[in-house]
Amino acid sequence: MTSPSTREQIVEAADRLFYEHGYARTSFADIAGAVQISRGNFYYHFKTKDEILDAVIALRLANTRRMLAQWEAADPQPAARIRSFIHILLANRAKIMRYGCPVGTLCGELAKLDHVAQAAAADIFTLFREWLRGQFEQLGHAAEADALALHVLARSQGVATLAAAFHDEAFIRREVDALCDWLDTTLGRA
Amino acid sequence: MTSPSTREQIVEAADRLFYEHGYARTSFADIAGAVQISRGNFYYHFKTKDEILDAVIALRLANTRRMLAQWEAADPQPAARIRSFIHILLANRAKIMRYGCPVGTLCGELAKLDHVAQAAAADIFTLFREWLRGQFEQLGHAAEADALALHVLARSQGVATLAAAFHDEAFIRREVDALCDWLDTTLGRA
DNA sequence: GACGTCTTAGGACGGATGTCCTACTGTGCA
DNA sequence: TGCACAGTAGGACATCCGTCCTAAGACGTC
Repeated sequence: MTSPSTREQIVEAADRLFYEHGYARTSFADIAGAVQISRGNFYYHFKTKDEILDAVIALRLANTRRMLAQWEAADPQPAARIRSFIHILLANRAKIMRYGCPVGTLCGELAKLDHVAQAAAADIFTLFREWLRGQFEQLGHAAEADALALHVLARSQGVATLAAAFHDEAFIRREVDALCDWLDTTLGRA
Repeated sequence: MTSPSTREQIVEAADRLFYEHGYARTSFADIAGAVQISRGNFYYHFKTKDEILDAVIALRLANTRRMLAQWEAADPQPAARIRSFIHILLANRAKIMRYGCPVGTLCGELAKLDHVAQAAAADIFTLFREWLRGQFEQLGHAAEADALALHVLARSQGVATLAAAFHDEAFIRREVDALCDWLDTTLGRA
């Protein structure tokens, strides 16, 4: 068996570097340097760069699932859970203002590279989408649940993109408030 | 003087390739192939790749300015002009569903590359931002004009990002309608 | 026809990258 | 002690990239 420690270190470093510098621009040497490992040693753990990408996407899927489960456990009210999602923008504002949303930017990059893993990356979005849809269904909006879920996702993505372009924290706060207000209005009018 | 024809061909090909495959992944050879020009001949027109990027950004700025001026001339009503902006999402939906928004994805890529031209790319956003702000000011929303402009920009960016991830045209139409409804409501309540 | 200038073609160069091979180290087991 | 094997190190390799140089072509002017 592969030592879990080293392999996990590689995947976590790749996760961070793919986020901060992009997939294409992150080299084996970069990851090896971050983990303090010989570059050639890579081949033992991952045959190709695509395998690392697959592992990174799997890691992000797992982390996302864990986060959603935590929100599910922490608050019994679906509306509060949706607000937890919206507030990622504030919690991660420092990195978002520098690098944008990890999911959105990865999907965008892979789309331009016409990469096989494009669909896998979009699965992270699907995870959020279906979870949000579930919350809206619990709130009695079964018919429009998926559209509402996509709306929340889209608003968040837009905020992340512009926040990265303008490095504007006040803008994030304003849009987070606006999105929460929209949520109250939408749920209140039900 | 440099022949305008060849230089313009290079910049236009680079513009398209940077959009479809990204800046980092587009090589001199790619552009040369698209223009049917010797790779070495590039050096005569552009000393470095960054110079091409600067020219592409300048071209996009000029094209954007022209588009905004056309909307300005075509419709005397600011609200209709803002709707023109929102409807780019529909007009360009085929390319957006494959490659996302040209401005948003370029800014995102340059941010991750820590590229000098990052600010220049963001200027394209600023162009839209200030134009939208002007429209909202004419509509009597001087105090919130900038926030409203950023809101419209952000919503559009979010739609483009998710449309590219899910390749979903119905989603675009739904969100365009929602954004136009929001516009009517916001302006009506003034 | 000769000249000068703008433009182009083709290739050389050093460096970086993804991939792959082979030799070494350490550790658990017979 | 000796063996098997997971893990590591270091570098070879072919390829591609951005950059740069040099020679040749196109074309108007005298």
